[in-house]
Amino acid sequence: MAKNVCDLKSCFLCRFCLNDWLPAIAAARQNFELKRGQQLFNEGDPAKGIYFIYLGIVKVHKRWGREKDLILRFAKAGVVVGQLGLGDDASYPVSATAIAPVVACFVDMEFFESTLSVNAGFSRQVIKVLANDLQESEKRMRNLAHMPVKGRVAQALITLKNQFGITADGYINIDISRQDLASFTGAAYESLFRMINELIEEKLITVSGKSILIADENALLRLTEDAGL
Amino acid sequence: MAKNVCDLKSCFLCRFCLNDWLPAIAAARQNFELKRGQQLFNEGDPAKGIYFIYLGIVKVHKRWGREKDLILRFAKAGVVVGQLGLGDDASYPVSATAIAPVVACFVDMEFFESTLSVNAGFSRQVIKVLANDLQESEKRMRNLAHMPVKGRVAQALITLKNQFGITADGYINIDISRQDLASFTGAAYESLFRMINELIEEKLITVSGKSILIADENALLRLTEDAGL
DNA sequence: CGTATCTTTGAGTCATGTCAAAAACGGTGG
DNA sequence: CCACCGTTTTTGACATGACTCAAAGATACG
Repeated sequence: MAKNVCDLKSCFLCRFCLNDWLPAIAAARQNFELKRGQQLFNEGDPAKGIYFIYLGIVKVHKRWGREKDLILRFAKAGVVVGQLGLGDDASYPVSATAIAPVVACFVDMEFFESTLSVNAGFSRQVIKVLANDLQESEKRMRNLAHMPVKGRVAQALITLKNQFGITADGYINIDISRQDLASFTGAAYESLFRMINELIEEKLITVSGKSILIADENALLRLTEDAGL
Repeated sequence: MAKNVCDLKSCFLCRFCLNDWLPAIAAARQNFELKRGQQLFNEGDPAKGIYFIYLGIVKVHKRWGREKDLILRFAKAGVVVGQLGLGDDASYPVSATAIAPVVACFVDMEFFESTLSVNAGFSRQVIKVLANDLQESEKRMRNLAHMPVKGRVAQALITLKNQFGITADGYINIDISRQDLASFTGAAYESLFRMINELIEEKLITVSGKSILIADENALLRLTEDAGL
C-alpha cells in the first residue's frame, strides 16, 4: 500500500491512489484550516473540487428560508465532502461548516475526475460512498416523513454514537450544540429540548453539560421502530 | 457508438458499454416482465444485481411499519434501479414496484461490478446517477422537514411533470393513484386529497379523473419557496 | 345486483411548531 | 471580584397543521 500523502492513517484518498499517482496528488492537493463556524463551501457555490477531511468535524447542511436548516450528515477525519459536485449541476447543493476545528485537504475537481477515469478501485470507492450516503439519506427521508420527533431524536443520538464513539466515561464523543442537534433531528429547538427531557425522565439517557450518555440503547432503538418496522 | 443490446434508444447500460463488452452483456442480461403492482425486488432482499428499466414505470419506495410507505422516486425507461445494492450492505434497502407494465433487464451484480472495474466511462455515469439521486434525496429530505404539505404537493406535481412530461391536452403524463401521490409527497391520503382540492379552488391545477393538469406552474413554484428560499 | 375498492366529507385529537419571557450561564472589562 | 451584556437554556401558553377515525357516496367489477 502506498505511503500516505497526508499522514492520515485512514485517508480515503490515499488508500486508493496507487504509487504512480502520489506525486500528482501531492501537487494537486491544498490544505485548508477552519475554525468552528467557518464554512468549507456554501450552498450554491460553484463546485470547484472535493474536500477530504483531515482533522475535525464538518456538518453538511441545507438551508430552508433564512432561519432554518437541516443537517444532512456529519463528516469526520478520513471522510470525503463535496462529492455532490459530481452530479450534473456544477454547484454545491449543500453547505459544509466546521463544528470543530478542521483541517481539510482540497482536491481540484479536474484532477479528481482524471483520477476517476484511470483508477477503477478509486471509482469503486467513490461509488460505494455515494451509495451508502444515498441509503442513509433515503432512510432518514422516510423517518422524517413517518417517525415522530421522539424517535428521530433517539435515532440521531444512536447515529452520533455510532459515528463518533464514546469517551472513557461513556458520553457520546462529540461536542454539538443543541441547535445543531435539533437541525440534525429535523425538529424545532424547543421540541428537541422537551424530547431530551423526556428521555432523561425515562432514564434512557443522561446529560452532563452538553454531553450526552446513552443509558439504555435498546429502549432508544425501540423508539425508532414504533409500528414494528 | 455501439449498437444497443436491448433495442432501447436511451438505455443507460448500452450507451456506456463499448463494443467488446456487448457479447458479454447480451449473455449476462436477463429480461423481466412485470404487471402493475408486481415487485422487481423487495426491501431486505439480497442485492443480486441491477435492473435497467426498459419499458414502463417503477416506484422506488421504503416501508414504514405495516401500512405506510414513502415513495422515494420513480424510474422510467432508460433508468437504472437497484444501484443502492452497491453500498456496503448486501441487501436492497428499498423496494421497487411496477406502477405501469414494466419490462426490465436484469444484470447480475458480479458482471456489473466487473464492468465497472474496466470501463471508466461507465463508472463515471454510475457516479453521476448516484450523485444526482443523492442531491434530489437531500433536497426532498429538507423539504420533508420544513416545507408544509401543500408545498410538497406542489413540488411533487412539478417533479412529475418534469419527469414524465405532459400529454397533448396538457395533463401530466403519468397514471398514478392518489395513494401513491400521497406516498410520494409524504402525507396522509386525506391530507393530499384536501390539498389537491385547495389547489383546484385556487385554479393552480385542473383535474380530470386521475389526470392532473398544471394550470399555473409559477404559483405552484411559489408554494415551494415559502420563506424566500 | 351485490360486493369490493376508491373517493369524499366531517369531526375530533394530538403532536409539533411558534412566540414570548424568565432564568442560567459565560465571558469581559472595569 | 463584581457588574454587565450577550448568548443559550428552560419554561409556559398557545395556535394550528396534519393525522386519525368513521361513515357516506361513487365507481368499478364480476
